[in-house]
Amino acid sequence: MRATSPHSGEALLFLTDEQLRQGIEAMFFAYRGFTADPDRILQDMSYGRAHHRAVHFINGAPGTTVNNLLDILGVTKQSLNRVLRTLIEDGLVESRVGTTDKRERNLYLTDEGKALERQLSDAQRARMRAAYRSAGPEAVAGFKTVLEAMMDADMRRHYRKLREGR
Amino acid sequence: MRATSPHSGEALLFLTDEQLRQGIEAMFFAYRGFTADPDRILQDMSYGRAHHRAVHFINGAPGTTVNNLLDILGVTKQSLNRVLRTLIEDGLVESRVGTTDKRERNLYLTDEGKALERQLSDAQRARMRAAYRSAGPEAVAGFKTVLEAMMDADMRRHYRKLREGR
DNA sequence: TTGGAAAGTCAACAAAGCTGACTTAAACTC
DNA sequence: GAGTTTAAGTCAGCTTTGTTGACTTTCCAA
Repeated sequence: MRATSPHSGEALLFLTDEQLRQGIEAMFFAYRGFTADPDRILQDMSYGRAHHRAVHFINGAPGTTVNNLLDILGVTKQSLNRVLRTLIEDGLVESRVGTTDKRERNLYLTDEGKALERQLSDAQRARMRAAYRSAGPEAVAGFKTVLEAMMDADMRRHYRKLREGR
Repeated sequence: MRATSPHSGEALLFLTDEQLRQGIEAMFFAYRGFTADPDRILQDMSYGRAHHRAVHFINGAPGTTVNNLLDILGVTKQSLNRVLRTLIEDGLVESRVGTTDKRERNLYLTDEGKALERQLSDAQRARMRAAYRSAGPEAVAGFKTVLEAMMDADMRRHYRKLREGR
């Protein structure tokens, strides 16, 4: 039995179950590569992937609030708080009381925080750059199109917003 | 200052740090979507994402050994063993002593295991299919090209081997 | 035939998620 | 101005999934 409907022609060959399965496995293996380099750097320090994510998004949107970060990262307050607390204690992140709304905390990377972010993102970008270069611009465009279509609507909103903000 | 080397023309615009950063964030947000549906199904049962991965790859390569699975999943023996033990106890996976080498265990999904695999992969494929359909075949080709280039060499080997085996 | 290597298992621990209940302070609303 | 809502942060306790190290069984080769 064919995976797609019986009348689907050659034009939809890329939608067969086998093709989809390949895509699933590609995502799995590629994500491992994607995180491998920063993970390696982090394992010597007392930080993990969660710290990387926090540092990444604070760097990309300096002054962001805790609530906004929670929304982007999709974790619970306690989970983020544990990570944020260590980063603040270690002087990588600065938390300033909001100017307009004093309940909020605006988060910034310190110089030390920026140095770590740079180290991690350099490693991650190097792999990304190599992949992009070997695949070529058209493949990269397709790559982004499919990834964007794969996101939940909420995440797509965040993704686009971050893109605009720069 | 330009991100790439000064003499890189328009043809390499897709290699700027900003473009790479977008790709990094796209991977992050998309991976969340990618795992969201199976995760939702699993949270009601007493299983997690690790069980899904084991079931997925046993299904794709019936009779595989524990060692091979360790290599594919990239986790430690104990991490896999815990997962495998519950799956075997619950009758989703069968572990048969190897015929040629009795140190090995060959792993198979039982009918019940196959049913769970089907349920999870149906959900994951549905999202994948929607993303593929909206992006179109050329984008899908580019998507796979970039993902494959992003893998570690070891993982790319596994990826291709699994593809051949079917 | 024995001694090392390989496959698998077990115990104990660490990182990073989660829930739920609670406090504090500021902002909003009526 | 009193009462409610919101943002942030804390505490306690749990789950999943990763880790290392020690152990048994089996195989193979010197």
